[in-house]
Amino acid sequence: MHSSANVSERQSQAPSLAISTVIFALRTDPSTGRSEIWLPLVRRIRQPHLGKWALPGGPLGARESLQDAASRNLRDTTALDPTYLEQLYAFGGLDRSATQRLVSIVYWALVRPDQADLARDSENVRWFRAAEAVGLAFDHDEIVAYALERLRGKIAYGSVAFHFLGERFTLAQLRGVYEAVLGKHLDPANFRRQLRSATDIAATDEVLQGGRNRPPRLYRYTGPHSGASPTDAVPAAQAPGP
Amino acid sequence: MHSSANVSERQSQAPSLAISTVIFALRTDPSTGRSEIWLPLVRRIRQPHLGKWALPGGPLGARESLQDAASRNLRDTTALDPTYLEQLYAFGGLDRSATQRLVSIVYWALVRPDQADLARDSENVRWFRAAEAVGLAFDHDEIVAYALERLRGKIAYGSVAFHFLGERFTLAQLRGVYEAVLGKHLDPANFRRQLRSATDIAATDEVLQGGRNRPPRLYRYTGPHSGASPTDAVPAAQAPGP
DNA sequence: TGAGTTATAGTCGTTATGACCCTAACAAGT
DNA sequence: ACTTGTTAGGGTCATAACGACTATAACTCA
Repeated sequence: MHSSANVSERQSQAPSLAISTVIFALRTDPSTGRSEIWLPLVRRIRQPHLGKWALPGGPLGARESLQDAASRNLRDTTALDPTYLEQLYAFGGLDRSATQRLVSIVYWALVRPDQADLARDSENVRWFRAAEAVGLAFDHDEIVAYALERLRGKIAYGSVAFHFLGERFTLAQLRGVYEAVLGKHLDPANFRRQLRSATDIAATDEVLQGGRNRPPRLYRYTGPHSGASPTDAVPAAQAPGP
Repeated sequence: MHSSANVSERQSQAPSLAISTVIFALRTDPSTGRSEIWLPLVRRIRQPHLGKWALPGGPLGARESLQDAASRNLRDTTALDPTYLEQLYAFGGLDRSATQRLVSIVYWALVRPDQADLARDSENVRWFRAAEAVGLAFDHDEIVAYALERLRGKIAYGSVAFHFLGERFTLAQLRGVYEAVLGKHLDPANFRRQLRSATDIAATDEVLQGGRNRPPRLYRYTGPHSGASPTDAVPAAQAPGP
């Protein structure tokens, strides 16, 4: 491992390592009332791909874990803390960047809508609908597409959906998350039946007032609130050793 | 990204990047006739952890993709080509190695038993039962445990199991794979019913002669034979760009 | 010839799932 | 005050999947 290469050789041989993060949040379309998936992108202020939009990211600090670096991406970009953060994939193709050999370990995060509303666009940070995030720098189009695919796969039977919502939520809101992610209509009655039986949610004694219809009951998520869902068994945080 | 750090700073800051591979193969216990999961380990010939057993691995070459590096691990260790190769996880904890900051992108591979029988132990390469692969160097115990967990999760409804077997196989052999991975007994009749309906296997007109019971029919896998199963949608091979 | 073992087919009760219906509870308009 | 529209939340029914189990077929070995 510690080969006998000298400094200049290692300089040219060793691929650069960076951490990027796909940050998903839910926003409600004011006109239709439907939930949609959004994500923040940052404008490239250097070559290559100057001016294009790209995923938040940067080099890995010497004294931070992979997950910490991803959290830092999130804070730097949106000033938010994630409710869900998990490793997505390591991308290391030879031609990812024209200027250097670059390996990116990509994380994906979910943030709550109440937090996401606080995050404002700036000149170099802008939120996009996930479906409209195309034409990005590097291979980020493919990374976003893969992150969406993984999100769809995870929501099916994980506890991921709750991390899109606040602490208390109605079943209609939760169903909106599923519909936004899966892209199809779900029967309200069947949806209710499934959730009431399987997953770890509990009804509170409160209802949501102020709507123009029958006030829906508020529910609360009682399962693990950590980064990774229990269904997919990501190693606890960061494991030590090569 | 291209920070203004000079060469010596980058030398000390940039974490080393390595690729490791967990290689699983099936072997049949001669006494019980049951299938078991084995994997090859290599003996460390340097510090740290000199003399301990470790996963095959090494640095990432400047002109090879992540997947190519994993394939190379496999060839160098076992002289085998994988029938299945997929990225497992990137491990990057701060204290993985005492001597340096090391980030390892770990792949996992499946090889067929007919190939695995060819691979012989040498002084520095030895095959272990997966359950007995403990006390390894670095954090490799945890990596193996996680790979097994992922294997269990994938076999449930993927096409992974077939990659443990040769081109033609009996349903009992296939069931043996599932039982070895899941660690529990499966009803032969129900197992048959499930596979006949859902997955992509086809009966051949041959049977396996030579056993001491009724000769079982041979089946053939007709699905995709590539690295990643279609159910989990890993990005096609390697994607370019940071 | 019979005993033992595995292959393979079928049965039956339970459970999950999708499509559909009905009533409750509210706001807004008449 | 009453009607209407809309969503919340409870239920039914047929179908599909699943686990446990039984039965028969096909082979080897003693």
